[in-house]
Amino acid sequence: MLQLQTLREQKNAIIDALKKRNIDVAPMVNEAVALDEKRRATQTRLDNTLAEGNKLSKDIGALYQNGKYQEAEAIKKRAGALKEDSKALGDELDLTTQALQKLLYQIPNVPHASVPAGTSEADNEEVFAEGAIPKLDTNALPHWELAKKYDIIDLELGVKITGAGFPVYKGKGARLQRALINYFLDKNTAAGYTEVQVPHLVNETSGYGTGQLPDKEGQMYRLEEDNLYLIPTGEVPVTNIFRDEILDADTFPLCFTAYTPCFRREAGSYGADVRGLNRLHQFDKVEIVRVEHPNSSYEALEGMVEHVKNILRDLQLPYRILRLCGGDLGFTAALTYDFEVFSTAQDRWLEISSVSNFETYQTNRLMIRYKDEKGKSRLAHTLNGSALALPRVVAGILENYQTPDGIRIPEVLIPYCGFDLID
RNA sequence: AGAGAGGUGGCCGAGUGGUCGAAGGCGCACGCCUGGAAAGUGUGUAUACACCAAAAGUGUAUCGAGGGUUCGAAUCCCUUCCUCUCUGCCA
Repeated sequence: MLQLQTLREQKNAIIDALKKRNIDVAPMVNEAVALDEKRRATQTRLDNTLAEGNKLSKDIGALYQNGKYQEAEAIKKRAGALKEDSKALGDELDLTTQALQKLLYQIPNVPHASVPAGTSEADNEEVFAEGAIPKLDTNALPHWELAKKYDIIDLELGVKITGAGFPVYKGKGARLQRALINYFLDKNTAAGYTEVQVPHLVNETSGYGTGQLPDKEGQMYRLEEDNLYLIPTGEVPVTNIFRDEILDADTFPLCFTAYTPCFRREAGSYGADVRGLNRLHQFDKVEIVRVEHPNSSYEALEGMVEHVKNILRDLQLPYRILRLCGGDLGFTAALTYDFEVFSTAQDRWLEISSVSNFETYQTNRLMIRYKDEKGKSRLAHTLNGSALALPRVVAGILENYQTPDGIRIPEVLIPYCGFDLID
């Protein structure tokens, strides 16, 4: 969430900048500032009341020790009255703070200056493209047909076991998945990211920390009995590693990578978008996460983009990079680059990675701070990206690498797969 | 899952109703001492919020979390989470 101090000091600039998201936050921001004023005033009154009460209590203690019981009793009455007051003020403070908090949860991050205006994905700005789009046979198949033809991914079997969107990978299909995970982790660790294995279930606090709650409440699977959530992305457990930490400024950058399955309810999705591997309830992803000094976070973002580019070059997949427009930008992000692979058989682009800088939006909730030169605590910046999400990479490989003899395996993956053709 | 013990500052650890944000130690920072280091020695060393233009300073809250009793709670009561030991179960 946004920082209150910034909201107070740069109210109009924030309202203006958020217009890029095609929303008018002026009413919310004004209310937040008003609530904050009320909160501070109430806090001051409460503190003063408590201070007086504390002083009286000390006096009572002293009087008792000196045997002046009658005087003590008289003061007790006054202290009792003060207690009533502080209770009322405390309740008021709680209500105000909660209302303010709720409001702040509803205001999205301020888009970076470079974020283009726009209302939908059609307005995203292509900033880079690379890789030749292969010329396929006229009877080239989409990946879901290929998956069936070579019996490597079984969607119906997943329906039997669980439901739609939970595929079963078989034989070389399963091996390809494992190869990709290992390859991605190797690439990421070689680039300086430390590999971590994290829980796939998180508690409510973690969900709030990275911003999935309350914004995406309905998109996560929840275990009612234990009040835990299945992670929608590795970002949640990995970023929460640093929740409530004050870091030394010289420990930056902190770079982590993790493979996790991801679970998404995808309520509201339908149509051609969800065919085959295009959209699943469970999928695998290797994530990269960075905690950065504010001065270097945008440099880090560019570095992450370069890193993902390298992976796609290795895989020799045609891809493009989009700078998301205000209308398509995620709730918590300040700037996001999406990577899309061209799916030749479907004749469409598939999102396979999303690399974002969240600036202090997450760390303000997570309380991830560092000490600056003056010894003051400041919020760090967080960034993350997929490197990479598996299903659509698999879709891209199956479709773009298909030949009449079978599906070729990208050169870099052959050592990981142990075969060079799916036939 | 059952029985018992326990959760105190960066770490260890004292504290069972009043002057306790919390003894003592370790660690860390700065200084003295030293040719240099060790030892020794002195000072400092939590976080959040509020007041203040800001610094200094002051106030409030925080002893796992939440609630209660009391003029006053680290200390008493309730709820809850977690850790350890034993038993059970299991990969």
